[in-house]
Formats: sequence, C-alpha cells, structure tokens
Amino acid sequence: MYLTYGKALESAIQEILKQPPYQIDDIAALAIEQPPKIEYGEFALPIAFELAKRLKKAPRKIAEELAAQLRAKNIEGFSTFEIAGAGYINCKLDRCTASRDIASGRAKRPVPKAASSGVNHIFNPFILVEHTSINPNKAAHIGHLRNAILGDTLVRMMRVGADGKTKNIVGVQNYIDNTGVQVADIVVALTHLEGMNLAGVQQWMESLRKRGERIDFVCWDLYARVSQWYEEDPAQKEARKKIRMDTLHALEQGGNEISGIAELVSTAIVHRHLETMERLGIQYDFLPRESEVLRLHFWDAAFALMKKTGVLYREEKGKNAGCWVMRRAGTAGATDDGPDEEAKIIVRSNKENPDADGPVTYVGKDIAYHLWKFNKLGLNFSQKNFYTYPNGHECDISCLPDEKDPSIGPSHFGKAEVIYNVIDSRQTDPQNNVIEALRGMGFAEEAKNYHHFSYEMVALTPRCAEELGYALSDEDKARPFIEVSGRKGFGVKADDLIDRMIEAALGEVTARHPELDDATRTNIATKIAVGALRYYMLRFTRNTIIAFDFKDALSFEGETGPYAQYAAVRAANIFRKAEQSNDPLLQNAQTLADEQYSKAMQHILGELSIEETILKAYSSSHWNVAPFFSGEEGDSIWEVWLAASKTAPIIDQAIRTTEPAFLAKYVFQLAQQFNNFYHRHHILTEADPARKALLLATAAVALRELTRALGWLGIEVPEVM
RNA sequence: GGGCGAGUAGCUCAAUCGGAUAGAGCACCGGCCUUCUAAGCCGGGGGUUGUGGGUUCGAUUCCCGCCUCGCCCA
Repeated sequence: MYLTYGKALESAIQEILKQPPYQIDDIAALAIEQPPKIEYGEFALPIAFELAKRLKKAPRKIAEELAAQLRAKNIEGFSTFEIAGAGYINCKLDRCTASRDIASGRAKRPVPKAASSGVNHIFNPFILVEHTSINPNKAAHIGHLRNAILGDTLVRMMRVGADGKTKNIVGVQNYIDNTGVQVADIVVALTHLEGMNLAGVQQWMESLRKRGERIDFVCWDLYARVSQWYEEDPAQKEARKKIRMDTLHALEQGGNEISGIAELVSTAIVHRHLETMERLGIQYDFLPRESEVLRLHFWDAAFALMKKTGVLYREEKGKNAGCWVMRRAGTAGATDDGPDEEAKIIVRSNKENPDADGPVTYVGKDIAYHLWKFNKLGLNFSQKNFYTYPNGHECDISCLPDEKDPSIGPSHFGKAEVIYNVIDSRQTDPQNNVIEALRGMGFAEEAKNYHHFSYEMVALTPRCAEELGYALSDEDKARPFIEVSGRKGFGVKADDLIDRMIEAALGEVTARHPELDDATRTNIATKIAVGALRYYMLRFTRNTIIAFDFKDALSFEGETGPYAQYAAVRAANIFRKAEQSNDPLLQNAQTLADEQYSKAMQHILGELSIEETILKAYSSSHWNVAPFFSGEEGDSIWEVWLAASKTAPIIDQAIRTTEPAFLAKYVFQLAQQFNNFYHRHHILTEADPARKALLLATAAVALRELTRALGWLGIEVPEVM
C-alpha cells in the first residue's frame, strides 16, 4: 500500500515538472524518502534541492511552489503538503482513508516495470535456484546452514513475487558432488583406515542403522582422521597421496568396488542432509549429481561447443603449454610478446602424451553443467524419485536413462531462463569464469541471467572455538574469527546446533506452560528454535562474515526470530480472548464483514479468520476513527499501520537486491512497532466502540503482515509462547 | 604481485539513489507484572563512521592516497 501511494505521488510530481514553468522531463528516478519522524508525514521529497541548481532559485521557494501545485491536484489519500527544513516537501496521508485501504489489502497495483532482474516479467520465466550443495562425505555444519537458509528464503520470496501476489515458477536444485575428492577421502578412510571392502561397508552401515548412529556424524570424524593420515607420516606422504588419487580416479570411472562404496556412503549422507534441512522447513525438487555429469559425457559436448565458438584455445608456449585455456575477463589476453599467463586453464596438459589432452578442471565441468541448466548442451539427465517429504512433496535425483524402468524419465529442469547459484564469496572467481565462458559462446542473455548469489562465510569466534574444545594458537586467539574446516573436523554441526536450540527453547516453553503435554511443548519449542536459527542466519547482510557465537544464536530476546514470533502470538491472543468472551464488537464486525464478503465467496475461499473479519469490517465501516489518529496517541497507532503497509515494497527490494536481510530487519521493526502499541493501548477493555474497532484492526493488520513476512523467512508463528 | 570485500558505540550489526539530530540488539545502570502473556515495555549513559585529502547546499555513502584485516587468483 505504501508503494501505491508513493507511485501516485511520484506521477503527480512528474506531471507538475513537465508543465511550465519547469518543463523538466529528464528526472528518471525521483527520490522519495521517508521523513525521520512520523509527525512530518509519510513521504518527503528532496526534489527542490536538485532543482535549485537548475533554476537558480532558493530551494525553499521552489518547494513552496511545488507544494501549492500538489495541493491543487487533490491526490487521493493525501491530506497535506508542507515545507520543512531547507526545502523538503513533507507529504501526509489521510490516515483514515489510508488505514482502510491497508486493512482491505486492496492493492491498486501499478503497472510492473520491465525488470532488469528478470523476475518481474509479466510472462514469468522459469527460475532455477541452486543451494545447499554440500559434499556428501560428512555432516552439514553452520556454514551450510547459512547457504541453505539464504537459498530457501530467496526461493520463498521469489515464488510469491515482488508484488506479493504473482506466482513465479521457481525450481530448487541441490547439486551433489558425489565423485569429488572429498568423497574419495571418505572412501580412503573406510578402505585403508578401517580396512573395509564393499561388503564390509554394507555391514558397517547396517550396524550404524541398528545402533541409531548418524552416518554423517561418524564420517565427520573419519574425514578429519583421514585428512591427518595423509600428512602425518612424511615417509608415507607420497604413497598415501597416490592412494587418494587412485581412489578418486576409480570413483570417476565408476562400475567398480570403490565407486560402489562411494555410492552407498554418499547416498546415505545425502539422505541425512535432506533430513537435517527438512528440520528447518527446507525442501528440494531435484538433486543433479556429478556422477551423471560424468557418465552422460556432458563435458565432451561442452568441449566441442567451446572449441567451435573459439572460447578455448590450446596454449603452445609458456607454463600452460599443452593446456586448453580461456581468457579471463578484464585481462589483456595473449600478445605478440608471449602467451597469456593469466588465462584460466580449463583442460590440463597431458604429462605422458603431450599431443593428447589431460584432465578437465572443475570450472570446465561447471561450464558444461550450466549449459545444461540453460538447455544449451543438447544432453539431459534422467531422473527418478529419491525422497518423498512428509507433506507429499517429491524430491528427484539424477540418474542414467533406463527404458525398462517406467519410473525413470527425462529431467524437466534443464530449461531455466534465470538462475541463482547460492555459493559463498570464495567461489566468485570460478563463477565469473563460467559466466564469461557462456558469454564467449554467444549466450549473452544467459550470461546476464546467471546470478551468483554470493555471501560471506560463517566462522567461529575464538571464544566459541575454545568452548568447543579446540586448542588454539596464540595467533588464532588474536583473530576476530576462525574459519570452519571440515578437513580438521573443526566446526559446529547443523544437527547439534538445532538440537541445542530446541532444548533451550523447550526449557523456556516448559517454564511458561507447564500445563501443556510433551508433544505440544516440543512442537512449539521446535518452531521457536527454527525461528531463532533462521532469523540469526538472515539478519546479517550477505557480505558480512558471521562470527558464530552460541550466546547470540541461542538468544531468544531482542533482535531475534522469537521476538517477532512473540509479537504475533500476543496479537493472536487478543483475538482468541475476544472470541472466547463473545465480544459484542466482533458480532458487529461479523455482520459488516458478511455484507462485504458474500457467503458464496466464503464457501469458495473458506471462512474468514477472526482478524480478517475485523479488517474486512474496518475497511468499510462507518466508525469515525479520525479523532483517534490525531496527536501523539494517534501517531503511536498510525505507526503500526504505516509499518504494516510496507511489506510489498520491502519484498520488492529484497528480491531486487537479493538481500533477505532487508526482510528480516523489516519483520523485527514491525514487531517492535506492534509491541510498542500493545503495551501502550489496552484493547479489550476499551470503552469507546469506534476506538476499540480501530485498536482491534491495528492488531489485526500487524498480525496479518507479521505472519506473511515471517512466512517468507520460513518462520512459523507458534500457537502459544 | 593482481582482483574482490570489509573497517561505524565496550561487543555484534543497520543505515534506501548522496539527505533532516548516524540507528538497533547485546552488555551495563534505573524503573514497570492484580490488566489482551515481562521471550515484553519505558528511561539513561555510550560515536572525530580506520586515516589524510577532494567533489557539493549536504558525505558512513562518491573519487584519490595511506593503514589494518579477510578472501580469491598467480
């Protein structure tokens, strides 16, 4: 709603500027701000400052002239235009009209702009988001949580769309590198440290299952052990490195005992990762695997295409002689003086046979994979069901085609128009290489629609690391943070953190609601823990390194998810109580709402909730609420409405900038406004019916918007807290 | 050596396209539970926005130099 009024104001001022005496039509983006204080109004125009230069006139004088013209226009919903400071035009809304608009949820939606982001198209594109992508060789840790929560929140926001209503088609992928060196390491650990063969691994996994031990946790330690094993004995270092490489090659080759072990273990760990993420409400549609990228020869097709389009050339001289390389963006490239030493190697040289090609690099495989995403490769994965979520949603996994198996069919994912890859900022360089390669192959549109959704890592504070029992050097102790390392087994496992948070929340719930049964309390505690964790990972802007700290993460007070959940629960309590006491105002509201919202509609769309009833009634009511909106008291009520009207522009901003932290901040601010209001005004004991209606509608609008906004963040509102 | 990011209150972080008195939370101090839930509310102290220049009506924001830290590439 805030957006709608802003647009109306903007077009009004543009119209005035186009007329004499100004005749200005080259101000593309008109700045509209919010004044620092509510009593100054809802919008501020600093336009006079800009015009002062052109017109060589005092800004205040210009502002006065413009304000007079704005007043003459009688813009719907606006009441006054005043001059403040050196030349701001402060615009005030008519609070009665505006609040009824906000209550109705009626958006007089402006025509959507052609979006550069590719998200707002009238014909919605197929958007493919890829996130999580954990190596399937160990348990998920806090760094992976940030990735998955950011990715999932982006998906939730985009599925609904910037205007809060449009449904976009967004697919969610979780890429599984099941033939990489990290999986090879875990296989080495099992075969060489534990001395198991394929049958032994099968037995071992069966015994883990019986004991209820989590394989990803066991592998966490195993992975740390094998990483150490490679290094610990200088005499054995070369031999062990060879074991590692041989294992990796066998794994890439497939169809042998080593790859069989890898398949078993990595698949079980992928299952664990899905379960972990599901605890936070995160689900996937498709799991493309590296093994199929290899078996289906994606790279060969991409290699041919890259040669054909001249993106790759074989370097004859210098240190990269014998390699297929690609020029990096922003570098000079090869000159007469010599080879391009800065070029990115895509295919390594072959040490045994200089005329043949060596192994392809990771970026090379990634280029092939991204050609598939944009349907430019001419090859496709097959897929089969991998996991069915409790809500019935199915997650598929890549596989080889098999005509005899009717459950296997071609993947329908490799036809994205817009992609988002949620990958931490350390991968910026390789991501840019992929984009550059696409552009070089002539896929300019695809390169433009390729978004590296980058974010900084989650690290541990030195205090937290010591708390976890890691010995730190003096150098490390002096650092602001310490990087999480899977190879060192150094980090906080996702499941452990979630368990701790649920436990902490359960303690609070039990203290407050001893009358509830165990299952109910656990259910509520889980929602609170998820709210706290998701909010914690979203409250920081993307390029802020999170120095993880248990104290902050386990906090349920202040700027946290539970703070916002609590505000919503308190609002909901008002309506529960009102309903229980058969509040006469509710009866009145019901009648009014029924007039607005025919029985037939109710039949189709379901019963209105009590707060929706209030809002429906309020939006068309005869109650004279104008007196209650004035003065300082009125300001405190109006602030809730104003905050609640901003959901749509905030969502728009969060999608446009791919910055979920904006939405998180907004949720907190709205909750703060509501808590403030809640404390100041006692609603159910209000004697004046009109004022009571306004107060109820205020609580209702806060509840509605809090619930919506929390929903985008993947945070549910518990029944009680 | 090159590229990218960061430096804001004791701590952790915000700050829209360059706007009004740089905001929150935590921690600390002092108040508020007989009311719709105190996971809350109110009040208080706490700032040369790393540093030196520049651009202008106005700079945390843009430009240049320097310092410190992190990441990536070679």
